[in-house]
Amino acid sequence: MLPKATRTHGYQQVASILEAEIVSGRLKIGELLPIEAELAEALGVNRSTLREGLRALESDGLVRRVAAKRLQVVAPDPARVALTNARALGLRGASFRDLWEVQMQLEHFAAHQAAERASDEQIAAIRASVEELIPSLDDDQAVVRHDIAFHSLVSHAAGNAALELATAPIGLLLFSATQHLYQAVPAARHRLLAAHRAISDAIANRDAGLASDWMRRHIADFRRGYEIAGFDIHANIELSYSSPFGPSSG
Amino acid sequence: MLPKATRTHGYQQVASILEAEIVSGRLKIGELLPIEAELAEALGVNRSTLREGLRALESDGLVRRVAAKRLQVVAPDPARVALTNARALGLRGASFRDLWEVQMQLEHFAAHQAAERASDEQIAAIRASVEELIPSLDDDQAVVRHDIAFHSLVSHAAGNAALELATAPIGLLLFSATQHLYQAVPAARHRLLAAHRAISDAIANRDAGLASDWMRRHIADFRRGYEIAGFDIHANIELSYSSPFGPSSG
DNA sequence: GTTGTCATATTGTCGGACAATGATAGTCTC
DNA sequence: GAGACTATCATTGTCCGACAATATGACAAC
Repeated sequence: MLPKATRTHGYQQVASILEAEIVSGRLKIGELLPIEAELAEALGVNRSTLREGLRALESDGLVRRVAAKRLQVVAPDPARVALTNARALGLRGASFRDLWEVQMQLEHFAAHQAAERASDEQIAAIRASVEELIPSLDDDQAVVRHDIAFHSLVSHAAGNAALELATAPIGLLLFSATQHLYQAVPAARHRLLAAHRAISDAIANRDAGLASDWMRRHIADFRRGYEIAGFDIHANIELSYSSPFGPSSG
Repeated sequence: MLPKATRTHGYQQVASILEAEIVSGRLKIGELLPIEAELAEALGVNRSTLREGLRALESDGLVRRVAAKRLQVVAPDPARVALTNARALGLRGASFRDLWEVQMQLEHFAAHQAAERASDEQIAAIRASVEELIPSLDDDQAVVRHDIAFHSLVSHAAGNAALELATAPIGLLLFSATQHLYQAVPAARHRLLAAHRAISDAIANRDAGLASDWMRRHIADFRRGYEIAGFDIHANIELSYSSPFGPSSG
């Protein structure tokens, strides 16, 4: 019974080593990596092998190509992470009920914290988001986009990275699953607008309790709409696919 | 303002295409991918380029090497995803307070749901986890490992994939941050054992309210211990590093 | 000082090669 | 005929060398 020699390949070691360097802080965020030829020599592997390892890091969002073709160490972009998580949830067969339950636990808290902590710019962004919805209230796609953006802004305004990371993929999945809800339930879009406006106002007025209450009702109402539209609460939710590779401009 | 010509490279297209195939379900979970030579030819790229794309997919947890050296489509392993998220949270500077706040919202709910939905096997596993802790209560590392495992088991028993995904990275970070807490606060380990036992019993008795209450107190107590130990609630939490590449036996 | 041109550096991609190793078929023994 | 053993094959992981495309920086022209 030898130690089972977990066959760990070169490219895995490359990724593992660089990842450890980044997580441990020896490679700092923003730092530029050496050119591939140097890195390969330093790690004692061929450039091809090195590149395979780099692809893994890039996919994890730990490095990215930057202007001068060089690789830069970066902190994972929340939007990317959210997309990855949403995909994972979709593939693991999360149901509307699963997602909604978690959302019910988190969103009202996000609204509460946003009311207490949001900066003036963040409040302005939230208000602007609501205002922008009004002219395109008839466009289902636009409503969904706004819905995702609004809740994302509120979570962000709560000033809690963990909260933001937890809510983002759920919002992404849940709201994109409502693309065809607004035809079945015409009143939904107006109720959504009213709720978002109320939440927005409460946050702007620093009324955490009111913001929290409105959000709670809003999420509860969201589920009712989903059920009224005749969708199955227990069916798996699939991520309706939107362009996976943004320029990642964060 | 021209369309910004997003230079998308070959290996990115490879990853993107295969990812879309998997997410859309055209490539089903468990299916084996063709050999690299065939895939490369089918996609019109060199094997080197293909492999770089595959590394990205592998890193995303969408495929893995399986027995016959072949690549198999898999649903992302929750443990892997949790580790990725924990790393992202650490690098984005999440504080103990951030993590704790979210945990406070989710863990009591997890206990509640576990009491209602856990299978007999899951209840047995939770009980066993608590029992196993007793003989090694003096070993700080073992306490931390148990702590992570226990909360993970409870979340899993709640039968909600989204809840599990949201809580796992937070537990990973929070509990691994307590490695040096038990020396500063000797009573902590006994309070932890008592709480876990009470939660375990409540779940076994299907008493959702009691399980939820105990968990709430347990998490609140956890924070008190952290503060009493003199740790800074607002300091960034770093992921103490543990072997990133498990055999991923899930 | 701005613009255009050139040399240089670096990446992305290709093709080929080979050792290691797991899978497979075929052979031998009973 | 069943099972153990062996030789063959297929496939991956890794290396090497090469080249076009392109961004950078230096330099010349205006």
